[in-house]
Amino acid sequence: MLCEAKLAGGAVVSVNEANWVPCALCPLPACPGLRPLGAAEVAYMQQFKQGELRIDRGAQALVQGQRSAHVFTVLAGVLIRYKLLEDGRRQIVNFMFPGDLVGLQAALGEPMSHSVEALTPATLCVFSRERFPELIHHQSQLAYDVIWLAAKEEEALEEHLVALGQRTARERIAYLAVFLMSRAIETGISEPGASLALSVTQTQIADMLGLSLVHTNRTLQALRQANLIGWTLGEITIADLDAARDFARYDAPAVGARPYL
Amino acid sequence: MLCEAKLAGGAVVSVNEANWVPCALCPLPACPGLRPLGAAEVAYMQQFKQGELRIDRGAQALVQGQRSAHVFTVLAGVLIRYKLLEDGRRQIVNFMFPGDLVGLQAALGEPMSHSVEALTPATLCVFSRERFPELIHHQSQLAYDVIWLAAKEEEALEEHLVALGQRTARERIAYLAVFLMSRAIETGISEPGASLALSVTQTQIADMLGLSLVHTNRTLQALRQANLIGWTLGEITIADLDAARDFARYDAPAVGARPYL
DNA sequence: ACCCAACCTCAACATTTGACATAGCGCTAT
DNA sequence: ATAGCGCTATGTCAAATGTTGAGGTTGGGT
Repeated sequence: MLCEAKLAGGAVVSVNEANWVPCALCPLPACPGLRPLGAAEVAYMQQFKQGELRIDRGAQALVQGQRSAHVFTVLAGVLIRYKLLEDGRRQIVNFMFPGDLVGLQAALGEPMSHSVEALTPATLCVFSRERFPELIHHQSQLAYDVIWLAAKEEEALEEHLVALGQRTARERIAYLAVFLMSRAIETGISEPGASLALSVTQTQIADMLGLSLVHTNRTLQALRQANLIGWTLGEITIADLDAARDFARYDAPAVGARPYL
Repeated sequence: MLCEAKLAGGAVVSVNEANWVPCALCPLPACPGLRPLGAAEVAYMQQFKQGELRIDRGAQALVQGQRSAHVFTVLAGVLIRYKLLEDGRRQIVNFMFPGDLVGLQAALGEPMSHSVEALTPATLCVFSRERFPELIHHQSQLAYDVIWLAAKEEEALEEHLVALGQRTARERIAYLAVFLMSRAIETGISEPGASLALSVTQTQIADMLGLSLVHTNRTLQALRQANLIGWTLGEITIADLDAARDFARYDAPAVGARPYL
C-alpha cells in the first residue's frame, strides 16, 4: 500500500509501510541524551505512527498560521522553527533535534504560531493530529512525556530569551554555538571534542540572535580570531567547550535524559 | 488545623482549611478568557489542593536552581518569572496571570530554571509536587490541560523572543503594554477600554525587554508624547489598543479560552 | 520633622549595532 | 565559458542604544 498526502511547501508524507522504521527498531534510544520508552509505549507508538516524512534542507514541515493534520517527531536531522512578521522580519525561535516533538500546537487543534523548516535532510515520524488527544487520554506515561518535552522546550526558549535580552553579540554567538553543540552531542549528531557538521548560514544566525547580517559576520570573525568559536557554513568548531561556555556565561541545564515519543 | 511551612524568601504556605477558597467556588471561571473545568475535575482538584499561599509584592514563590516541594496556580494577582546570571544581569521571562501554572519544572522534579516573584499581592493555590504525576496519570483531562497551558506558555515566550530579536525599543515597549493589557483583560484584571492598574517599574520593563534603564525611560517618554502608550508606575493606559498593536506589529494570538487547574 | 530608600528624570558622552553599497567566491545550470 | 545564485567578506556612515553621574520626587519609617 502506498498513499501520499500533499503537505504545505510541497513536502510529501509517504505512508509506505515498507519503508518505515518500526518503533521497536527506532534508533533514538541509542542517543546518549534520550531515555528509551517502555515496551508498552513502544507498542502503542508503533500502531500510532502513520508514516514517515522525508524533507530536504530548506523544505517546510509546518507553516505558520495553518492548522496541520499531522504532528511530528524528529527521527533524524535538524530543523528550525521561526516566526515571520508581515514586513518580512524573521525570528528563529529554536532548533529541533532528534526526539523533539514538532507541532504541539497543531496537536491541540490550534493554528501554528511558527513555521518549521529543515536545516538538513530530515526524517520525521508522522502522527495524526486528530488522534493525538487519544494518546494523551489513554497513555498516561506518554502524556507525562509530552509535558516533560514541553517543559524542556520552554526552558530552552527561556535561555534564548536571556541571550537576546542580556548578552552582547559575541556572547550570543558563543552561546548559540555551545547550545547547538550540546544538543548535537545529546542526540548523537556529534561527539564530545569533535566539531559539528551542520550548515547554518550567517543569515540564520543573525535571524536567531537578533543581529544584523553584517554584524553577525564581523562578530564571527572576532570569535574566530580569539580562537573561541570556529563557525563556517558547514561546520561549528569549539576548541575549548568550557572556555566558550564560560565566555558566553551559559550554564547548560543539567542533562537529565529527555524522553521522546 | 493549621500548619505552616517556610518557603524561600520568607513566604509562608498557610495550610489552613478554613481559609481556602473551595474549588467549587473558584472565582476563575468568571474570567472571560478562562474555560471552566468539568465537575469531575473540580472535585479532583478540591482534594488535590493543599492550601493557599499569599505573598506580598516583591516576595518570591520559587527560587532559581532549587527544587520545590510545591507547584502553584495563580488564584489572584500578577507575578513575574525571571532568570539571573551570575554577574547580576536579570532577564524577566514572562508575566503570570490568574489561571497560570507556576512551577511546571518543579512538578517534574527538576530544579527551577527561573525564580518567580509577585508583582502585586498574590494568592496562589498550592499543590504537592510529589503527587503531581498522580494527577497526570489519573486525570487525563487535566493532563491535557497542562499540555495546553505549556503550549500556550511556549507561544508567549516565542512572541517575547520576536520582540527582543526583531523589534525596536519603541515597538518592544508598545508590544509589552499590549501584551499585558490583553492578558489582564482575559483574566478579569482589567476591562476593554479601561487602563490597567499594575505597578511595573521601569527597571522591570528594561529587564524584560533587554533595554537599559535610561533608554527605557527615554522610550517611554517618546511613546507618551506620541499618545500611544501612557505607562506610569501604577498604571498602563493605551488610548487606542488597535493603533498600539499595529505600531508594535503584534497580532495577538487568537484567544481560545485557556484552561486552568 | 527628618532621613532613607526606591523610583523617575535629564544631560553628556561612549559604544554598539544597523543600513547600505560593493566585491569576491564557489556552486549549478545552460 | 557564462550567467545566475547564495553565501561570505569589507568599508563607510548614521542611528540606536548603553554608560555614567547628578538631581528630583515620593512615601514610609523613626
